[in-house]
Amino acid sequence: MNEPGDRLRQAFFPDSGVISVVNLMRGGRAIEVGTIGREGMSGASALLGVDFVPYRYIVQVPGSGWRMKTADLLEAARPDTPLWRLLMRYSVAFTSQVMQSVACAGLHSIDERCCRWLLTTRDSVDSDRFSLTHEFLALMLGTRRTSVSQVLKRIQNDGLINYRRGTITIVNRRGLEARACECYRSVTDLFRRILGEPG
Amino acid sequence: MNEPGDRLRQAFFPDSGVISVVNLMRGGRAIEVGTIGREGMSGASALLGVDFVPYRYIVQVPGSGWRMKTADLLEAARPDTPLWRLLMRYSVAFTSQVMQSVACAGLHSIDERCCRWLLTTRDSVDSDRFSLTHEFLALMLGTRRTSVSQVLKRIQNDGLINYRRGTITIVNRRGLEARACECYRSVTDLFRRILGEPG
DNA sequence: GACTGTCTGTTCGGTAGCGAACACAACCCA
DNA sequence: TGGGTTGTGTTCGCTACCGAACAGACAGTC
Repeated sequence: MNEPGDRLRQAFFPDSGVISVVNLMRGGRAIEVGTIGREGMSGASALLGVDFVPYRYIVQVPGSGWRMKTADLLEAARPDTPLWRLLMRYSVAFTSQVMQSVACAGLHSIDERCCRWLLTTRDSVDSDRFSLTHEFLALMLGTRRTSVSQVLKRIQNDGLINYRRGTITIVNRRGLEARACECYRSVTDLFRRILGEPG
Repeated sequence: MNEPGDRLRQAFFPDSGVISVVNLMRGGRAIEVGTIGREGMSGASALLGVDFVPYRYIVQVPGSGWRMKTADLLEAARPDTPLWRLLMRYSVAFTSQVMQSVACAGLHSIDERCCRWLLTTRDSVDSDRFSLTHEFLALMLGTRRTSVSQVLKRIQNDGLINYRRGTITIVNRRGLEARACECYRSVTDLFRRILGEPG
């Protein structure tokens, strides 16, 4: 979608898909630093007066959505309009999500983070089944593919998920929540609190 | 300074000191998710329409600064004024810093992150000597005190720093930069690029 | 001076996750 | 039907870091 260093020309509002913001490091390593689902948008920084893209945006789960040119966005969301206010609040929520992810990456096990990621994605696509390879999940978590394989296998053995070649199905959502780190709940609550998302 | 859940009443503009945004997790663990020095401020989210504090703000290095009431800030930085534009750009820069920290926490060694942290703090206080205990640095990095002690010792043996009981002195800044992870440079460059900070 | 609290040093076993290499399995298409 | 591509399983040794416990060293106070 967008590469680091690009000029910011468009904003995206995912509908059914999910966008990941990925940080590419020296040596080819990478890690997801933020997730954008139906509740959000990419390109909000244009409203804050910054017109370039510092990180890579990729499509995590294919789906539909809307896009608009940055210029049109600036036109549509003028300061002190309701839309502007909503998008400003979303920017704060997004930053909070990223802040939580710092702690998550630094303090939590791959097992916990794996469960968190599956739940977050589930909520975004609003379905218990979606496409996902171990390789891709490893990229998101900033870890090795084999670590993900081992973790997913354990989770599957415990009856929480089911996967086969590129597709994953959440079988026991409650169990997954119990196994995920606190970050899943924290971020969900924060978004609700900041955006007033109806329960 | 501010506790999570507090209402946001004041904004702070550090002059010589440094503020840390810390994420407190379940089980008493903690980790720094953002740093605010002379270039920045706390409480910018008030300008974005959010009036509560999701994370803990603590004084990392004591120093002077200015504070103002949220209401006065909203008055002084109305949308589309030069000050507002500057603070908006700072918000984007801050978020980018946090995004970098996700990758840093997830992918880099304590040794590298330690060096990065020392350099960042050095830049904020604009001095090669400042107060710092191993305990505090461990809190910032989200790790154990003994890990920090071991790392600092190695760095000292290599002639890059000097410390004694609560005070640290950077002896070889270049060497420290070479040893730090790429995040130090990335964030410095990003801030310069977004805020146009004069070299 | 002795006392106390804070700060730092060191050790030991344990384990999560890394890096690399290789084998197999499922799906796609010719 | 077979061959190539993409996805998953498994192994091995290795290292960074954790958790816990304890010992010493410095600084302020009475």
